[in-house]
Amino acid sequence: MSSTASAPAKPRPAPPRVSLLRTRKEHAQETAQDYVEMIGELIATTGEARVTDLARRLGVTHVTVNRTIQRLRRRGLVTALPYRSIFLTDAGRQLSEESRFRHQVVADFLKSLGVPAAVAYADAEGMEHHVSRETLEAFAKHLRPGRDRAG
Amino acid sequence: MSSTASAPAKPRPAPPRVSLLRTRKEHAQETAQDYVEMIGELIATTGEARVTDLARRLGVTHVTVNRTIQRLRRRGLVTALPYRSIFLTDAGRQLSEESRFRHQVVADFLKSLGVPAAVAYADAEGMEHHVSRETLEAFAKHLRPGRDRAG
DNA sequence: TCCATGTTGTAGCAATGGCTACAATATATT
DNA sequence: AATATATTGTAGCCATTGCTACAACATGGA
Repeated sequence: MSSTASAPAKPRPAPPRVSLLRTRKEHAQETAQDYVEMIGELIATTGEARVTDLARRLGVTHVTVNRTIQRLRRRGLVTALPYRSIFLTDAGRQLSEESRFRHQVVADFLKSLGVPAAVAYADAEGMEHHVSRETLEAFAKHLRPGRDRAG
Repeated sequence: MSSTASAPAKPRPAPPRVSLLRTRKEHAQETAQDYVEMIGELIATTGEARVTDLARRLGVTHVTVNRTIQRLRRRGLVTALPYRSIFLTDAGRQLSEESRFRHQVVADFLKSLGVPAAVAYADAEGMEHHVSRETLEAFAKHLRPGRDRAG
């Protein structure tokens, strides 16, 4: 219990730094965000979101997409009927828009630093999930220094 | 539901954007980096890296750490004997230092934007894996702007 | 209508990464 | 030395997320 653990000549420091790694739940949330963001984009762009299109866009097989959609359905983020296209619920649409916003802010910020657009977009895709509110606000402020904050 | 549900003609756009999601291999690489970085830190700080300390730092059980260490061993990043502490191979040490460097640059950059230190460090932990060479260089340049101008 | 083709769904394999429970080993204390 | 405690290892569970192979469905064209 106490930190007087033992070790002959070795101290037992080990300051617990709470989860450097993404937890299970966090990772599931990232996946959900990627999916709903893409679904929203497909609907906005082409009028509908189909399993095959999602698979192409996400770079995975339709099987993986199918299974993930079932999970999102259970989580109340999408509605989907067999052999039909996928729709966002209100919650799904909200998450989709939030993700899209974060993605855009991060990408714009990177571009403002001189990072090429394509690279900025690609990096932002990964980074957006790890950017805290504070950091996102710092990015937004850097983009438009005259304004107060980003909602 | 939506009137545009079934595609009447052939709006099959779907520009393949190659993997928005992290691939399997990429994710394994991130885990490896987190582990070797932490192992390097523990060795530098306390003289050795033990399974239990790693578990505490990473916020997982010793079982998870143990299994991951075996994978890192197979990948040639660490050496480990039963009931003994863990050592980095040359490759592991190199990866550890690279990760630490990236982590530091990202954290310093965020701090330079006014993000509180603790938040900067936490965000950097997740972001470092998604920062391309170009973006990292943009961060570094932002940190020391006079470097390439004076010649 | 029937068939070809494309799309979607299902079955089942593998690897990762989390866990609990328990066994084995190492170390410290008595 | 014996024992108590801490550390490490093993067995086996579950969920996620990738895959291939195959089955079922939908739709357009002959």
